Order: sequence, then structure tokens, then C-alpha cells
Amino acid sequence: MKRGAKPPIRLAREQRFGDILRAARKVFCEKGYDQAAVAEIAARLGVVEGTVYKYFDSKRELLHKVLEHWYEEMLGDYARDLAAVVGARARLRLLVWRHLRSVREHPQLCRLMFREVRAEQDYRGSRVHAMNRRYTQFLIEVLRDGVAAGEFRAEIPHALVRDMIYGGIEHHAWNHLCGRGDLDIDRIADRIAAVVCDGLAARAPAADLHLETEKLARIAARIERSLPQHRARK
Amino acid sequence: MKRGAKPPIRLAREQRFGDILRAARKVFCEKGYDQAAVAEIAARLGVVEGTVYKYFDSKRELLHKVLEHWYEEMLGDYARDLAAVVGARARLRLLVWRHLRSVREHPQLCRLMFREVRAEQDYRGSRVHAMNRRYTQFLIEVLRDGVAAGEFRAEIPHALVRDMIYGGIEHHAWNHLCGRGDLDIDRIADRIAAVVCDGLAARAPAADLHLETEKLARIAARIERSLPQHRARK
DNA sequence: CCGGATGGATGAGTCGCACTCATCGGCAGA
DNA sequence: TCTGCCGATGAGTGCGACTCATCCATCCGG
Repeated sequence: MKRGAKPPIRLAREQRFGDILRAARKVFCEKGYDQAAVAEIAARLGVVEGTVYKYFDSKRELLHKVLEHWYEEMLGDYARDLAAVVGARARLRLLVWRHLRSVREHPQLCRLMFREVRAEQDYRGSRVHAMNRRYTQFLIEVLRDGVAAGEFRAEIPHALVRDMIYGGIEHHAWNHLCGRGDLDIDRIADRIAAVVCDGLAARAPAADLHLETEKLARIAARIERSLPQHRARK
Repeated sequence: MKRGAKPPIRLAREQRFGDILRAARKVFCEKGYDQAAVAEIAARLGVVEGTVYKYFDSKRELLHKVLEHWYEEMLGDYARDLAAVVGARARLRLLVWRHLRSVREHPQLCRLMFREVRAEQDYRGSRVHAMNRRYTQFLIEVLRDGVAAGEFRAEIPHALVRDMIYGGIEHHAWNHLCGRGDLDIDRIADRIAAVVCDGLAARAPAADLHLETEKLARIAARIERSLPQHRARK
């Protein structure tokens, strides 16, 4: 140490660990992964670069830990909130809405997740991947329950619906976030739920439905008329 | 130049440009953007790093040019292929299928597109972005035509459906590609078209309604035939 | 009160890689 | 044969991730 320099501040291991994690989150969010320098993260805490590497093996591990911590935050009260809603469609909409809210609140963390982590070669098998699976598992369960309740068709593969929902949100939100417009998450959630549940195809028009119903009514009337009791009574 | 060294091979500007582009595409695909060294791209052509920078301002510009070139390849015969198919649903499925094929054939280029380019701050306004818009515009037009033909509902926002399709394919294919499984693009295209068109909700499609009505009519006829009065009357 | 062990923190490195620039020298046109 | 053009060179420069030998405050047993 140089003469006249203050002695370094020594902190307990866990305290320093948490401090670095918080500082890293801020810097990564402000600058993005590539532009964030480990030296800057260290500087904000008044320590040198080497100190960070005492706690994290690499810049990437630091990023992973930041995102793991975020997932823990998010997973917190999912199950509880979901339990308060009845009906597969309403629960599906809730999951979509909550995800949209996360994207809106933490666009930079989402960006890190999508760009840096999920595209990595060894993402599969990582802790973040496991947490992402837990996160999306809620949706799979909602779909399964929906099928069990007869609300959803059984022949649609759940993994595909999950990917269309989360992938769709990602694309859609990205446009909005980069375009600097803010997300109307209520409306988007409604629309996504509408597309997923009802699809794009034009329904049988109400007229057809009426027609068929009237046909059925005439058939019923015919049967009634031909019943013995019917004639006997009259 | 050192004594005894061979004089450098001089090529016409366009020739060298194309060579660098091709070499860059290979190296980027093999190693990914970060791991690809400009020096290696140069080395494969037997030139030095500086030469590459005579033709491209930066490594990122090189990446952009590689992807622009790819988009040109893909856009080539889209319109023609699409014109050969009738029916909004069938055309939608064609677009999904073709996109899946692109992803399957060039997973590394997709990866570069998603990870490196689309997540960039200044992606919007770039040439690649414009080409991506042209690419996805085909789908928007199919949706619009579908609405005009009465095949699709008018109240569904097209941009959202576009994002759910392309985002969904991205997510779904990613799982498969990283999981080393290969894509059954025919089946996936069918399923995506099914979800998008018909949705998840259980319901009786119009065709089924007709069918059921006819069944009931036949049952009614059978009842009528077996009734004593019926026989008596005849 | 003392001396060694512990372990948090240091800071001066190394290394790899994107990017630059002064310079070279083959070749086409005068 | 001269000359200017321009493709190519290769020795830098700078930056940022990562390393390592070393320092020293604190704790603990004697």
C-alpha cells in the first residue's frame, strides 16, 4: 500500500458479496454487459478490481448471480397470486400480465437475460435456466389444469403455447421498449389471452348458430309430436 | 515488407470484399461473435487484420453486412412461393414453415441475429432492421388478406400475432437446437398454425356443429320410424 | 500482552483483441 | 520510364478481463 493512503475497509464476506451483487446489477443495467467494466463495479464500492474476483470467478458468473437473484425476487409470490384466481383463462391472463409487468419494470434485466445468458452455449444446465423453468412451469400447470377442467383443448402441445406466449411477449415488448413507447400491459395481456384462447379464425357467424339451433328445435318438435304420450295427452 | 517475404496478393476491391464477407460468415457461425477474432477471418484469406479494416469500419459492421447478405438470400423467392398457395390459413402455414426451415438450416446465423444484432441499441434504423421488416411484412399481408377474405377475425392486432409467431418459433426452435434434437418443421408448422387459427379454448367448430345437427336429425328419423304411429300412418 | 494464523484487500502486472496509421510497392496510364 | 493510385502491410495503441505475490487488520491461544 502507498504511503499516506487510507487502509482498505474490510467487510464481512457476505456483506461484501451482497454489495458487489447490487453494484453489478446497477452497472449492468445502466451500461449493458459488454460496456460494463468490472473495474467500474469495483470503483463504485471503493475497492479495486481484484477484490471482485475474490468473490466471483468471472464477469459472466457475476452476471449469472445477478439474474439468479432477480428470479428469486420474481418467483416469490407467484404461487400465492395464482391461487387467488379462478378459471384457466383468467389465470393464463394473470401470468401474461405479470410477465409483461416484469418486462416493463426491468427491461434491462430482461435484455441481459435474453441477449447474454439465454443465448450462451452452456445456458442449459445453468442455475438460471433451472429458475427460468420453474418460472414458466406455472404456465404449463395452468394449461394442464385448463385441459383437466375442459376449458382448453387437450391436443395442443403445452410447450408450444408456452413458447408462443413468452416468445411473443418478448418480441412485442422489445418493439415497444426500443421504440421508447411504454407498454399498456393490461390491453396487451387481454389481447394475448384472446389470441391464445380463441385464435384467429373467424367463428361460425351467429347467423349459422341460429340456423342450426332452429333446425334442432324443429327436430325436437317433430319427436315430441310423434311421441304417443304427446298425442294421448292432447 | 520483410526481405524474402512474398509480395501480397492484390485483388480487385469487390473480389476482396466478397471474400472477406464469406470468410467472416464462416468464422462467425463457427465461433460466435465474441469468440471470432478479426485476425482469424483475415488469416483464412491470407491477409493481415488491417486489410479487413480497409473494407469494413468495424467488426460489428462486418457482422451487419453478413446478415444483410443472408436476408437478401432469404427474401429472394418469398413472394413467388407465397403466390402459389391459396387460402389464408395455408399461406400462414407456409410462412411459418419457411421460417422454421431457415432456422433449422442456419441456426448460427439466427443466433447472431437474435443475440448480437436485434438486441443492439441502434438496431432500429439499421439496414438489417429494414430487411427484417420486409421479411415479416409478408406475414402481415397474409393476415390482412385473411381478414379481407373473411377467414380471419378483424379485431386481432396483426403486429401481436406476428410477434407471437416469430417469437414463438424463436423460443421453440431454440430449445430444440440447444437440446441437439432436430426440428420436425412440418409438425411444428401444423401446430403453430392450429394454435394461431383455432386457439386453445374448447369449442365446437362450425363444421362440427353441422355434423352434430345431422346426426341428431338421423336419430330423430330413426325414432320416428320406430314409433307405432309412424308405421300405422304409413 | 504477544505472535502466528486467517483471510480480506491491494495494485502492479499479463494477455488477448479491436482498431490505427505511417509506409510499402505493384501496376495502370501518361 | 516516370508517377500517382490504391491494395496491403505490420508494428503499434489502448482497453478491459483476469492473475498473483504481497500486505496488514483482526482474532485467538498461550
